[in-house]
Amino acid sequence: MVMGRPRSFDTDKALDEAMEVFWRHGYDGASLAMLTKAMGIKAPSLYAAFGSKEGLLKAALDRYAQRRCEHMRHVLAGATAREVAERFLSSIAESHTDPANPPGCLLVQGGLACGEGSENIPFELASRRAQTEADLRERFAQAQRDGDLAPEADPAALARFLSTVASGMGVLASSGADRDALRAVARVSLSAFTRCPEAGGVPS
Amino acid sequence: MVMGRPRSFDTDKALDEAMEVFWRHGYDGASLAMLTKAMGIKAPSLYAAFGSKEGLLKAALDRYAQRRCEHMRHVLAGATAREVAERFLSSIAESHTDPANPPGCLLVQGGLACGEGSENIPFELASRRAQTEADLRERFAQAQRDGDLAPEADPAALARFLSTVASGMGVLASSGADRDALRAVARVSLSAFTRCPEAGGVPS
DNA sequence: GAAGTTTTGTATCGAGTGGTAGATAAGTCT
DNA sequence: AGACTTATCTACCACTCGATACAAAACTTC
Repeated sequence: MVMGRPRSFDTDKALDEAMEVFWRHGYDGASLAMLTKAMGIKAPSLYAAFGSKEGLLKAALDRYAQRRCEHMRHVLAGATAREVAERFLSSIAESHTDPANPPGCLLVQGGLACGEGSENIPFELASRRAQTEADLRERFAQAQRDGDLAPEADPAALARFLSTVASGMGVLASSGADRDALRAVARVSLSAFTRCPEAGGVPS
Repeated sequence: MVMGRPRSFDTDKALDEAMEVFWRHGYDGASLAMLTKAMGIKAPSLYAAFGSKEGLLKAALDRYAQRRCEHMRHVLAGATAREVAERFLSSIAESHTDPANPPGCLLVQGGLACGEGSENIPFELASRRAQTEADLRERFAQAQRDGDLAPEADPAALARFLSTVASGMGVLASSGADRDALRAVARVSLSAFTRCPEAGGVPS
C-alpha cells in the first residue's frame, strides 16, 4: 500500500456527486460550496485530489464519457446504419430523461458559454460532443463500405444530423420535456434519417 | 418632454450590447463589470433603468424576440407547410452564424443551467423557445385545416422536431460550426420533415 | 517507538460579486 | 430665478468566489 494517510472518501462516488452538480447548474453556476457539500469533502481535499475546479470538471467528464461509452458500444453494434441511428436516438431519449440523473446532457448544459477565466470549458465540452459524432461518422462510413448504406449517401452529414438532434434533445429535456416527447422527436428524426438523399433516399 | 435630467445613453443601443454579453458568456458568466463596460454606463444607471441583472436580461430577451419576430413573420408566411419548414431551418442556419452576433442562439447559450439565485433564468429562456415552437405548431395546424398537410400528420410533433433541430443547431454553432455545416443539417432535417409519417408521408 | 509521508479540518486569503447610499449634475415646471 | 424631478458619478456595502497556509491526524516504513 502507498504511504501516508489514506483518503477518507471514495473518488468515484465524489465524482458522481460533482458530476450531478455541474450537470444541474453548469460550470459557472456550480460553486465550490455546492460542490464540496455534495461531495462530502472540504475544499483542500478537493484541490489535493483534482487540482482545480476545472480539473474536477474534466475528471467528471471522463467519468461521464466512460458511462456513455457502454451505451455507444451497444449503439454502434447495430446491424445496419438505420439500426444504429435508431438505437442512438432511442438511447439519447432514455438517458436524457433518466430520473437517476439531472435532465438533459452534461455536455450541453455543462457550459455552452462561460465567463472570464472559464473560456476553455465550452471547448472542452465541444470536443467531447465531437467524439460521439466522430464515432457515428466512422460507423456510417463502414456501413457504406459494407454496401449497407448507398454509395451516394453522406456519412458525415448523417452523423452531424444525429448529433445535432441529440444536442437539441438535451436542450428540450433540460427544460422539462418528458421521455415521450423525446421519443416523438426521435421518431420524426429517424424518418428523416431513413429517407433523406444524404442517406441515399430518393430526393423529392 | 418628461421632467428631470435626460438619460445620457440610448436604451436600445445599451440593450444590444448587454444582449451580446449575455449571448457570449451566458447569464452566470456575464458579470456586471462586463455588462457595464460593454454598455458604456455605470452600475447605478443600469439599475435605475433595468432594476436588476435579471431585469436587464429580460429586457434583452424582449429585444431579441422583437428581432426574431420579423424573421418568423417571413417564415410563417410560407405558402405551404414544407416551405415554412424550409424557411425556418434556413433562417436559423443564417441567424445562428451571423457574424454580426455571437455564434449560436441567445435562448440556448444564455443559460440552460444556472447557479443559486438564478434558478428562474432557464425557465425564462425555455418559455421563449416554446413560443417559437407554438408559432410553428399553429401554422402547421392551419396548414392541416387548409388541406396542405395530410389529416394524419401531427403538427405538434413536427413543430417540436423543428424546434429541437433549431436548438441543436444553436449548440453546434456555439462550438464554431460554420454556416455550411448548419445548412447541411437543415437539408437533412428538411428531408425528414417532408417524408416522415408525422408529416403524412408513407411509413417504411 | 521515531521518522517520513500524505490527508484532513480550520481558518483565511485577495479578488470579484451583485447591488446601493449619497452627493452632484442636468434637465422641466411654475 | 427657484422648486422640483430625474440621471449620473464616486465610493462603498456585505457577501461569495476559487484557492491556499498551516497544523493536527492517520497511515507506512525503518
